[in-house]
Amino acid sequence: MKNEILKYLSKYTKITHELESAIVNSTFIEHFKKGTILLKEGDVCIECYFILKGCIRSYIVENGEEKTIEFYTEEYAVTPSNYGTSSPSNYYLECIENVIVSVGNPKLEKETFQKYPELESLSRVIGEVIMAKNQDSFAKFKTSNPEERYLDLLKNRSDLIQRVPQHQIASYLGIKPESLSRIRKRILTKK
Amino acid sequence: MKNEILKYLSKYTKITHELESAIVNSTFIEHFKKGTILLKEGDVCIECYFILKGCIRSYIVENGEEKTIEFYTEEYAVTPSNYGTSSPSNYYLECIENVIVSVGNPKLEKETFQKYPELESLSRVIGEVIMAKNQDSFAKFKTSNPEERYLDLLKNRSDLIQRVPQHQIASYLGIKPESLSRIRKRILTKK
DNA sequence: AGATTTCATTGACTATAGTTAAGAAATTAT
DNA sequence: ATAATTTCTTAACTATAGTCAATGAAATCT
Repeated sequence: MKNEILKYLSKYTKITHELESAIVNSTFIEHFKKGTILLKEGDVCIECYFILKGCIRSYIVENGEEKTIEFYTEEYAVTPSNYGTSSPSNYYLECIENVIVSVGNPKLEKETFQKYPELESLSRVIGEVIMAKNQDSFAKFKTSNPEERYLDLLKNRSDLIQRVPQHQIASYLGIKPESLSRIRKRILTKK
Repeated sequence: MKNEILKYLSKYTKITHELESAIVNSTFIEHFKKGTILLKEGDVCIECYFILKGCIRSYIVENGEEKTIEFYTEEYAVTPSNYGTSSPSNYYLECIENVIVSVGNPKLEKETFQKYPELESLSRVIGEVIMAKNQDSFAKFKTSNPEERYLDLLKNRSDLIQRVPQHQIASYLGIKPESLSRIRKRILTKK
């Protein structure tokens, strides 16, 4: 399981044996059951996760309504926006499936980066790549309408449609469940 | 002008004199006139900018229509999503005011980071902070409607309303100019 | 200064999303 | 297995955004 991370990292750079053990020692693996809340709004849970198996959902609660921000699945890194700071989270993290993650924390991370600067460098590079992806998906979201967003999801993350309840998909697309239901119908009749 | 960057960076860590000159030497200042296109869709212009004065807009063109993704103003870092890679940009960067920027490039950056690992570390930390902010604004965008988005803009970046043409604001909010016009009217009559 | 272009507002109309409520289908609990 | 709960769909109605067209205002060009 652990070598999933190494596989992921080695997309970016050659991982020597020394680095390999450094990485393995700076993280540990945990299992969480479906339904587990990893982080609550207002909390300062200082951990980050690399998903090996399963799905984690981030959401906020607004007038008693859950609004899904993101679905993290295999090979996604979940870095809570308060990670490494002492400020409280403004969203929840929930395992919506049984989950296996590799866990990191700032203390271990810091020690590792001091010993292996090339890992900090790698971390920065990967951070930039993820940021670029984030920017792209924000741009795509902004410049499309709900129907287009749903079609895009079907095309690019169709697994989500299978593994996630539809009302959560709806809020992820920024619409109400009833609207998503209608959009799906519309698409069917169009074809 | 140049010490604006130092001021910005020193929010995160103490900048020693040695680092100070390292930073100053790894960037240079440029002026661009209003209307200058810094980056075209498809291009691989490999530079990043820290805005000292003025406003840069990123946008894409879809069926002949410009859709604004972001407005970068003073103290914003513009890191094109293809920065450091060789992949073509999927958006444009345009100076919508006369602009003074501090320019960086990957080559100089790499050299500097090798000499001063603490700068790479700083860069990673700042990157994480920016990423967290990006995530927050994406979340806010997703979970609000056009009127709320406009009110939020009024509250948090009211300077933009003054300095940017309204139809660009509209596309930034993900709506048509006519709709923004109506939203503004609606807000006025509500008050 | 005058002409040209761009921009913002408004109106009429259409399309789509939100709201509320009801019922069916699927899932979960006992 | 049955009951309880949650999820999805549908319908009627409302609110809001998109579209198209026209007009006046503002900015830009020469």
